[in-house]
Amino acid sequence: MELPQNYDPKIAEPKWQKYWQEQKVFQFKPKSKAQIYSIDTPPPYASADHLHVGHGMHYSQFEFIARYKRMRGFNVFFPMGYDDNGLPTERYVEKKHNLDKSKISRKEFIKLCIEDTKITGQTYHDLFTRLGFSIDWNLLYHTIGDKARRVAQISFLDLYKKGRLERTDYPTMWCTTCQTTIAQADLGNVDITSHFNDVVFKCGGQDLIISTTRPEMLSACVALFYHPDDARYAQLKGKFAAVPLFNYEVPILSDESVAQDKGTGLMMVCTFGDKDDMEKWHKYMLPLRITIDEAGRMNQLSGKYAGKKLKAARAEIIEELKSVGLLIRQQQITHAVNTHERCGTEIEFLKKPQWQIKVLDQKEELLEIAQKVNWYPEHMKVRYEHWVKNLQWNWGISRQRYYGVPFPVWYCKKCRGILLPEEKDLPVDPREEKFKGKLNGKCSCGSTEFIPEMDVMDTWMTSSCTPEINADWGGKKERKDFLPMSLRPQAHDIIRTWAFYTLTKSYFHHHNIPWRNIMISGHGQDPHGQKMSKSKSNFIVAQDVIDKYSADAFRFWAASVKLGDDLPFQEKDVLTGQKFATKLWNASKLSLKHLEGYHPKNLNKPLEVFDKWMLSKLQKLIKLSTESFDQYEYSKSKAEVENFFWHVFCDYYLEIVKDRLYNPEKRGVKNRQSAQLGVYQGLLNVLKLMAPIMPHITEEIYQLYFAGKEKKKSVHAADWPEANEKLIDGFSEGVGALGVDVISTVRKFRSANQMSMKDELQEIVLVSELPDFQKKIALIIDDLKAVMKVKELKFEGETTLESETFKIQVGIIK
RNA sequence: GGGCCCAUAGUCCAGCGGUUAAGACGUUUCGUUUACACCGAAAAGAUCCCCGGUUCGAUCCCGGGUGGGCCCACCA
Repeated sequence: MELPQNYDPKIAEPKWQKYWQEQKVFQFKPKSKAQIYSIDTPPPYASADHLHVGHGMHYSQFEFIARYKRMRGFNVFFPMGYDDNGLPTERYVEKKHNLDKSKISRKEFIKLCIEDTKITGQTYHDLFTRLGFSIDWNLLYHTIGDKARRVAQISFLDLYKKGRLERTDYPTMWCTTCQTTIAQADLGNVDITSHFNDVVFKCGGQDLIISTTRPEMLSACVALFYHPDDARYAQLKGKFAAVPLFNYEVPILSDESVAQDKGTGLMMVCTFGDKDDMEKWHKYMLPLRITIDEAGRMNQLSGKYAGKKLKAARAEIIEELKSVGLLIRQQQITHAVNTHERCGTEIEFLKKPQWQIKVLDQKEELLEIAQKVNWYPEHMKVRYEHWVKNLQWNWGISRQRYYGVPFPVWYCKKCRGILLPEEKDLPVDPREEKFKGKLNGKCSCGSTEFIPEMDVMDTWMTSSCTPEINADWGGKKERKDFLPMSLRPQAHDIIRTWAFYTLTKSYFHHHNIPWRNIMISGHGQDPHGQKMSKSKSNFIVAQDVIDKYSADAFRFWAASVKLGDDLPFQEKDVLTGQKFATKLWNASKLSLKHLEGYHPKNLNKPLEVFDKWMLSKLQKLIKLSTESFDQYEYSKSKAEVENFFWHVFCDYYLEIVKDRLYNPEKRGVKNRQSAQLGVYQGLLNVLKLMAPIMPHITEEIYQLYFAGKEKKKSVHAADWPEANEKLIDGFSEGVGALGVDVISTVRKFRSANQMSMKDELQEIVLVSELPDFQKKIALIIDDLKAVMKVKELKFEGETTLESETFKIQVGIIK
């Protein structure tokens, strides 16, 4: 058949995307008996206008797997979710509308959040569609949606029942910008230059020097500490020291944890400068002097500094200490401080009642459960282990925010009891609804006056339940036996959050792994290997690249890096993908033209050697590609298929069989059919092997011819190729290699002599020491003569060129 | 300070205990060949980061450096 001259992805890609949806090619079939392959798709934060090429790369990498598994016959469960609850969304909305939560009502704010997440949802839908993602959109969920809220609340109730939850007012990390408690996993850190300030505390007549980076915390000081073995300070035992500027006395105590060589070996403990302060405060039952408020301002305890921001207060306090001679030295230092990763604000510590999930007592179990998951690449597991081993805090899940899943909790005004709803009533919003419960809306103490929990849950509280959301936990359509899922795909930056939290939840809820396999992608970077960010203006929008080239070309680029490795964005690699698609189109034009009326059954003679040569290589390719995909090494498969198609199938095979295809009267009908079989098998299998990476162009060609032969509605619903061991043929590969060597040498000769490839050569004389050389060449002599455009091929005579295996002589017809 | 990953032509990368170290982009030369100039043919371009060790043999394995990326910790 004749194909159109050109392939236009701008028309073809949307066409097939529409076709796939209409034909429900990607639909999960709940009643199917086929084995399920389920993917715990990362729900992107609904907090961006555009996705950059790095996102597109990461998402493409597991999309390859989805398509591969579908062709392998699995009933693929490939959902999409939008993570549109919680702080990331709130921050996005705050920035976009230039507001902060204290200046807007909860209701108005939530309304804005809902509006904006709708827009981003549409943006994502469009992008994923344009990328050719084989998502079953029926499975879409929103983490702010009813289903996800129900699951998060069931999770809460279950954890409560299992004793994994506690509500305490033990000091926690606090972000003064976002004005909420945060968890250890939300921390980032940044190196800052600061000063060690040597400050004088008075003890009797004695000057005690304390080195501190945070003099603004002086008013929060509750004790001084030294090491019990430190002879310099032993005589201070039991004494009190006066806090400079604020003039109140604090006890001087000793503790093993004090480093004698740090600063002056004498330290102050404040409520609270850091985690260490907290521990000493707790251990020695020290008084509480909280001197900052939620917004990071000094409070009344700081006297005249009240109302000042921490940094301003620090500068003023330093000045005043200097002026009264109590600051005797300043030393510049660089040190890392913890920040809230999302906004970059240095963290503080406040004492707030909050819910937390106890994880510190289960480190061993959480390490163990991770062993049962297959990690791809394996070394990413180390990052998880490292994180778990170094955990310092339980997982605080309360956020003093608006837009998130509410806690399913009321508190009894009278007895202070905790009131939880029944599972059947979930999801609930205690801020809006009355408590129902088992006792007709009464507390067990008889009271009917309740206070709702006003906080919302950490966004990870929901997203850590994506397997359960996909399983519709507690819902009418709950998929029993759905867990563990088959695959968790994600990038490496959220191992400590998403992977960790999901494993934790799954262990606590089900004592099981959440998924059998986890594949971890690297990051797409800018062309210079730098992380992409809007502030650095090196942000390359995925949609732009797709518009300029095609989704297939973009995916081709995304498939060019090993799983887990970072990849600089190189536009030329996208262009290479585009060229590959064109080449595939052109090779198909030739191939399909010659497959008209072709039936494999017509052939009742052995295949020609060059056909066997190509088919043998093809079988090996199929094997390798399959093994690679099974190990989530799509890049290896892509590279090998690319190489085979271009350099074996096009550069040699198609050139070799052209003569047989065009001239059956001269070369014989059977020999033409042998070539047809090769072309059919070669092209079909290349299409299939490439289909997961370049779904559109392969579909276009498949539909033009093969769909009718194979009776499948899509190449993506077709069977993945299986290697035929019988076609693996060492002898033919050897003879073919010999032939390729001859062809290549003659091409060199032409090139060296500035000859056109079509100029006919009179004679080539081959001379070789190889055993059976003549016999072997005889098997392919007609193909050789045709492809080399040479009249006579002989085996003796004078030589003018050399290769390792033979010598040839060439004469030219003019 | 600890950990993980990486180091191969100008660039991006593949690979492997013995290879003429693969491919792509770029460069140079040639070629309007009936699938394709988004092409074909050919050429040039690599101390395979450095130093040791194991081995008959190392780019590949081991140890130690150096450089880069990432993660974690330090934060009185």
